[in-house]
Formats: sequence, C-alpha cells, structure tokens
Amino acid sequence: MAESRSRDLRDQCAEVALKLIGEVGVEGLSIREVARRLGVSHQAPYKHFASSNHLLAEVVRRMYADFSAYLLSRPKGRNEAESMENLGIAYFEFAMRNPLHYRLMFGNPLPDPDQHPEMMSEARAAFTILLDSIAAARGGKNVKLDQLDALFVWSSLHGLSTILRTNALDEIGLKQAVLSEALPHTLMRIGVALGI
Amino acid sequence: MAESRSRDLRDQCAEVALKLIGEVGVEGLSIREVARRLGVSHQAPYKHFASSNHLLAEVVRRMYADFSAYLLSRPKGRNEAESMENLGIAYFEFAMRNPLHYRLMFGNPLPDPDQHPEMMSEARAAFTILLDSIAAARGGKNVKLDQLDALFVWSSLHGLSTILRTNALDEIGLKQAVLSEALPHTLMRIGVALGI
DNA sequence: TTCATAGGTTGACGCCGTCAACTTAGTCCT
DNA sequence: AGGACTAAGTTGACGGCGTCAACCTATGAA
Repeated sequence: MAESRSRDLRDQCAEVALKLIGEVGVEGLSIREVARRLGVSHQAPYKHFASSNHLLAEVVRRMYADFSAYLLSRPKGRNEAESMENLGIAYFEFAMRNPLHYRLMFGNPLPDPDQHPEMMSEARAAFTILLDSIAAARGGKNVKLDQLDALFVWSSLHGLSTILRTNALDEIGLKQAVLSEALPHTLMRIGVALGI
Repeated sequence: MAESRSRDLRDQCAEVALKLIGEVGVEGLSIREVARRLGVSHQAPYKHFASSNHLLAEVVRRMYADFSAYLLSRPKGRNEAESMENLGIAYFEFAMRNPLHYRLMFGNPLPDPDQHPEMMSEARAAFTILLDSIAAARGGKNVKLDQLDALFVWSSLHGLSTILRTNALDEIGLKQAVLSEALPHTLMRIGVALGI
C-alpha cells in the first residue's frame, strides 16, 4: 500500500512536471509548483527525487522511451529499404507531433548525462534502433561504415527536425512550399547519398 | 563620457555573462552575479537590459555575428565546389572549437525569437551565407531546389555538430575512430547526394 | 541657471531550491 | 504482542534569485 502510494506520487510528479514544462518551458519547471498541483507539501517530491534535476532527468528518460516505442511501431515495409524510409518518416513525425518531447530529448540544457545513467541508457536504446535498421538494410557487412552512415542519417533527420521546429526559417524568408517539401527532399537526398 | 561609460557597462555585461554561462551553464546565468563581478549594484544592468532574457539575447546575437564572420573568413577555394566544401569544414570547425558559442546559438531554451528581432536578424544573416554559397555552386538556376538543398546541407551539418557535441555518442558505444571520421564522411555523403 | 534625463544606488517582495528536524504509519525481527 | 527501524510526508528556515519602486547625481540642453 505504502509502496503503491509512493510509486503513485513519483509517477504523478513526472506527469505533472511534463505538463508544467509544456506550459512554462523547461526553465520554468519548479518542484514546488509540482507539489502544489498535487496537493502535497513542497518537500514531498524530494522523497522520490534527489533534486529538481533528477526530476527532469526522469521526465526526459520517459521521452526517450516513448520515442523508441514510436519508432518501433512504424509500418514494417515490404523490404529493408522501405523499412528505412518508414523509419525516417517516423522519426520526423515524432519530432513534429511532439515538439515538446523532442525538445526535451535533444534540447540542450539536459541534466548532466554522467549523473543520470538511466536516462542515457534509454537514449542509447533509441539510437540502436536506427543503427540496426541501417545495418539490416545493407546486410551488416561493414560495421564501421554502417555506423558512419547511421550517424549521417541521424544527423540529417535531427538537424532538419531541429531547424524546422524553431520557426527560425519563417523569419529567414523561406516559403511554406519549401518547408513542406523539406522532409521528402531530405529523405530523397539521403537515399541518393547511400545508394539505396 | 557618460555615453562611453554606459556603453562600456553594456558591453561588459554581455562579456561577463558569456564567461559566466561558460562556467555554470545557461541556466546558471544570474544578472546579480554579473553585476557583482563588475563591481556594480545588482540593478545597474537593468539600465541596459530590460530583463535577464534580454541580456541572454544580446549574448546570443553576438554569437551569431561571430559565427557569420568565421564562415566568411574561410579560405576561398579555387572554384565553387571547393568553396562549398570549405564552408562545410568551417561550419563544423566553429562548432567544435567554440562549443559554448554553438550551443548558445542552437541550444534550445533561447529567448523567444519574436521578442528579440536583433538576435534573429543576425541569425538570418548566417543562413544567407550558406544559401548563397549553394546557389553560387550551381549557378542559381533553380531557386527552390537551391533552398531545399541548403536546408539539407545545413540540417546535416547542424545535426552532426549537435550530436557530436553532446558526448551522447561516447555513451552509446561508438568507437573514437568512427567519431573522428564522421565529418569527412558526412561531407562526402553530402557531395554524393548533391552530385558535386 | 534651471531642469529633465540617463545611469547608478538601496531596499523590499515573493518566488525558488534545499537542508534540518519532526511526525506518522507500516514492516520486520524476536 | 511489542519494540526498533524505515519510508513517506510535514513544517520551518535560509540564502539566492529576478524585478518593482524610490531615491541620488551628474550632464547637457533650454
């Protein structure tokens, strides 16, 4: 009972923290406000998280887990090449549909990775999905080349997602038509580059 | 005299703020600490910056200006293709040599762009350098295609820089050899993709 | 000479994170 | 059954932060 109640509070903290971040941004996350919204004292969350950064790390860890799940749930495709393409689409979709989640994972001021190993192991799992898919598409004969290309693909997708998300490009003067074609164009270029 | 003294304080604030961010991270930036280090009262900076976010925006604006200057100062190359390659190298060099500057520009919790137009206009200038270079490399016949490819190139470079900078990859288990080859490999892939 | 104003000062307010000390309820030996 | 231990939650305090308000002072224009 105590076990379940406490687990409840831990979960609820992470949940409310995410909602709060959505409202006021990462820098507005306040452990006291989380406690307030849950109707508990300002110290209660400290029984479950050593510091406010640990709370943030837990939120981020969950985002990585969601991300991995989304990538894995993509349509399979009839062959490895199609599966790769679907992966690219899924990656981008996730970033566009869940900008907050994506920003939390790859936005910068993350809790120091060294101090939050559980967060990092979830991140590693996400990258592994991408790496495996590339290796599969090419028979996995040249591990190093696969890794380099996985990095290349990830870079391109990540960069595009980040850039489009910021709205910086509206300001820069690119037309909407350009922006909406950016993903298929990038996927096409990646295909050309990798000879798939 | 008053003019020059005040301009001094404004400049000094931005300078000290950058150094402070380097020490304690963006989230540790404190207007009071800046004032303390400059030996002025905690309110003095407010005569030059409306809020601490405005101070941050000024710091970021300067980073964009430095970035543009670095890109423009790259070796010219004997032809447009070489000039493009040098641009890619310069982009990446800047990101690796000045991780703090780079993180400030593209790390997430930036001051709201709408409220800091001077910051954004400096950012626009940096993207224009890249766009112009791509257009030049291809004679500028197809504007939309040039824009799409500029976006593709920028995405790839930006993504790679961001990913490598986080050290996430060490944790993920990639060998050092892979990481050191990542840039040339990515530039090569971009070349293949664009048929340059 | 007057006087508005830019730049700088002190003081106060209400947030925040976090340490410390206390309460309470449940668990586990004996 | 009873007592010790512990996990989970509470209240209270401290110092740091951003920022509003009020005050001071020199300078340059009228």
